[in-house]
Amino acid sequence: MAYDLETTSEAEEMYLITIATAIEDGRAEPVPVSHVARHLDVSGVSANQMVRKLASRGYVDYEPYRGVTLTPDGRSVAASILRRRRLWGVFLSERLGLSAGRADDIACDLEHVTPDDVANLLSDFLGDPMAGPRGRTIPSGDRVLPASHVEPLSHTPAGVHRLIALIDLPESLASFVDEQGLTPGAAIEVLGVGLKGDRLVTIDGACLHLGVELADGILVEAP
Amino acid sequence: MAYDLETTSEAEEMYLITIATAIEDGRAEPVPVSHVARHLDVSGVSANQMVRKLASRGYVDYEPYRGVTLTPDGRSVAASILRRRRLWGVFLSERLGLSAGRADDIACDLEHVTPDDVANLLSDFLGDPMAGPRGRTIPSGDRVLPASHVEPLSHTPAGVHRLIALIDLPESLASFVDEQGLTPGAAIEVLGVGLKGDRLVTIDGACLHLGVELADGILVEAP
DNA sequence: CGCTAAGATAAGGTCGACCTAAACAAATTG
DNA sequence: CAATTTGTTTAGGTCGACCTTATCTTAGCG
Repeated sequence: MAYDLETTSEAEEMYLITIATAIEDGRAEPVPVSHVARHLDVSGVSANQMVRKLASRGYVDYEPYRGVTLTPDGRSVAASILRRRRLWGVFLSERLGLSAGRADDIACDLEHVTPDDVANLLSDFLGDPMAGPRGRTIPSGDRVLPASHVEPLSHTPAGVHRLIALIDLPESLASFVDEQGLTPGAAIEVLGVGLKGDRLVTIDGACLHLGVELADGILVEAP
Repeated sequence: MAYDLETTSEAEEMYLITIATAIEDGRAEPVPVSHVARHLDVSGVSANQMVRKLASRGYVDYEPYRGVTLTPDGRSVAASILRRRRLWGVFLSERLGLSAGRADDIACDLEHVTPDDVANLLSDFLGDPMAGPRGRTIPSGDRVLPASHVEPLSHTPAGVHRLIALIDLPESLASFVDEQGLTPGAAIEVLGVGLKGDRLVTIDGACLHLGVELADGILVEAP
């Protein structure tokens, strides 16, 4: 199986960037394949297949039963795609007036068909913005993933104060969390940590008990 | 075979717009399937298959051994895609500084992932341009294909003066034609029409004899 | 330490968009 | 009008990215 070493398909790119954003979101490496599968809404089997393919192409390191990490090559590809996505996101939201959510959705399609040099011109045109419409950092042209200071709430110790950075949850759970006032920018304090990683937090005086599933999808600023 | 009536795949869209631009370019309807196959660089069999599929979905009328025409539905879809392509073309060339050719290539990918409402916002942003980077008219938001006054040189009678509108030829032939000074905007006179549709033309005093293949790919302004 | 649940793998299937080879029908044209 | 060229159809195949079902293997738990 001799692969075309220079090219990545759209599907491969989607896998690479979900791994990259998981890392960006402060999740421990290696990233579980199940996390990737959930995020891309594909079966575990499919994710496994693809991960093995990416490993064979040198974009990820795959340790069965543990998860995947990006190789330098994989990082570089992911950085480039995330850069394109976020630049388009800025254009669509700032210049065309789309909502951040919509902009992100469309940027997700545009990113796969935008060569690097066009991304650079776009960056120029936009005045080299630093962050995408959702506040995530835009990788610079050097194809290096920016370090982030975000971590899942499920990793945050008790007793500390944090700002919510972003919510990374399926729609059904996200809306609940949103209703509780847990939105990006909100300040919370972690009152307690449960046995299974659940968290007791307070926000605006109110108390909330969040199961691991939820706590894992709530990313907070990690100073 | 119950199809999703609302959606067109990227491949289907490519077929629809090559048929549409053939019509735009003043080619006689119905457009031969072989013309479509050549343009998309696929085999005749594949083009045939797809054309039948498009017919079954109501986007084209297909008369075997004659060719395809767009139905009103097909026209509407094609107009929408061509609008998106040309708007992106204007953005890429005028705002980002890409060459018309490059802009067109990239726009060809962007067009398939741009919803109509985003195209409208883009049009707005660009000041509602009338023409794409290669001079072709941008369909308006009403999903109607603009009429064009262009025809293949192979349809032009002897004795008339014409301006070259655009060249629609595979790379190998295009470069030859270009070397002869046959570029968009150039003025020619048709001196004679050969038996097989070949043309004898004069440009800047020089005389050129163009076979049908060439004459068919040279589009001139038809007043 | 053994068991269960999570994760891995194997096997086989679907779907869309292509392809070639070969047989065949229609149109053009000498 | 018969021959050639052009276009059509059938049959069978490939490839990528998915899927399900079923059988492992391993890690983490009590």
